[in-house]
Amino acid sequence: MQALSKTTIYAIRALIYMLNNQQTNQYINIRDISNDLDISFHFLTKILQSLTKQGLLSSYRGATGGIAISKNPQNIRLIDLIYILEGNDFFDKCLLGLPGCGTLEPCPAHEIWSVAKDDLKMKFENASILDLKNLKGRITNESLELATA
Amino acid sequence: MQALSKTTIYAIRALIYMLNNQQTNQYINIRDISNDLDISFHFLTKILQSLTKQGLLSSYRGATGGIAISKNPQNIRLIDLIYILEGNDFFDKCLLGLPGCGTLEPCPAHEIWSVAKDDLKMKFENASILDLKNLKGRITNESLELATA
DNA sequence: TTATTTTAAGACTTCAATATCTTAAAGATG
DNA sequence: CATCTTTAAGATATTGAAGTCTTAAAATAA
Ligand code: FES
Ligand code: FES
Repeated sequence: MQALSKTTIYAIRALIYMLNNQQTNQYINIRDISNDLDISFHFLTKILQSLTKQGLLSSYRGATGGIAISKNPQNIRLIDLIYILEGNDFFDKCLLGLPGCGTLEPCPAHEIWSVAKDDLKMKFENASILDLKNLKGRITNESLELATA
Repeated sequence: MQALSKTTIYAIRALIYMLNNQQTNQYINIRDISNDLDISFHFLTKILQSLTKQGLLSSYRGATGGIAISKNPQNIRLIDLIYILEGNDFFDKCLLGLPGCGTLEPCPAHEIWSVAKDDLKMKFENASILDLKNLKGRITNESLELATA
C-alpha cells in the first residue's frame, strides 16, 4: 500500500537528513541531499521549494547557498507535510472512491475506513520530524548501516 | 489518501452490486453493472475476468450470458480481493518507500506505520463482501437514495 | 567585471494506471 | 445455417505522477 506520494516521501527523508547533518546557521546543499539520498536533484529541489514557500525552510542562492530548516522541527509534524504536499483533503477520501466521504451517505466500508483513517491521522499529528530523527532509522535504500543506538 | 486502486474499488462495488441484484442460478450482465455503477464497461470486464480466473466468479458467454458469484460470499474477504488485484506485497510496503519493510533495518516511521498497517490488514481480513452488502451503504456516485434500513 | 555556484522556475519527457477501441470466441435464437 | 448477444483478449489512447532538461536569477569569488 502506497500511502504517500514520492513527493511527500522525499520531503520527509530530506528533512530527517537535514536534521542529521545540519550545523548551526549553515545552509545545506540540495545537491548533497539528492546525492546521499538517491533522489533526483531537480525533483527534490521543486519539492523543497514548496516547503520554502510555506515557511518551513529558508533558502539562499549562490556559491555558499542551500536550504535550512527555519521552523522548530518539533513543530513540523508529518500531517503538516501531508497537507502541504498532498492536499488538505488527504484524509477525506472514501475507500471506494465515492464522493463526499463523511458528508454524504456513507458507503458500506465507511465504518471500517473512517476509523482506520482517524487512527492514522492521529499518528501523523503526533509525529514530528524531530521525533522521526530521534528514532534513528534508515532513510536510504542501502541496508548496510545499522541503527546507531 | 487513495488506499486502493480503481481496479480493486470497482471489483468491490461490482461484487456488492451483484449480491444486491442476483437471482438464484442467474448470470448478471456486465453491461448492466457498468451502466448502473458508472464504470467503463471494458475496464470492468477485464477486472471481473481476473476474478473469474481466480475462481471467485463464473462466467457464461452468449445471449443470456453474464457472470455469477461462484464462491460463498462470506468467504470472499476484502483482503482476498486486494491480494488478487493489488498483489501479495500490498501490506509489505515501507511508508518512506524504502525496500525491505519488515525484513531490513526499519525506517524511522516503521513503528507507526507497521502498527497502522497491521490494524488495517486485520480489518480487511475480517470483512467479507457479504458483510459489506449487509451494511447497506452507497455504492454509486449518486447521493440521492438513502440506505434501506 | 567576469566566471562560477547554487536555488528558482518552467518546459519537456517518461512511465504506469486508467480508459477506450477493435476483434475474436462462445453461446442463443430463429 | 445466419444473425445477434455477450464475455475474452489484446491493441491503442489518455491521464497524472514522477523524473529530466533548460534557462533565469541571486549570490560568491577571482
Ligand atoms: S463514504 Fe466510503 S469510506 Fe466514507
Ligand atoms: S521500513 Fe519504513 S515503514 Fe517499515
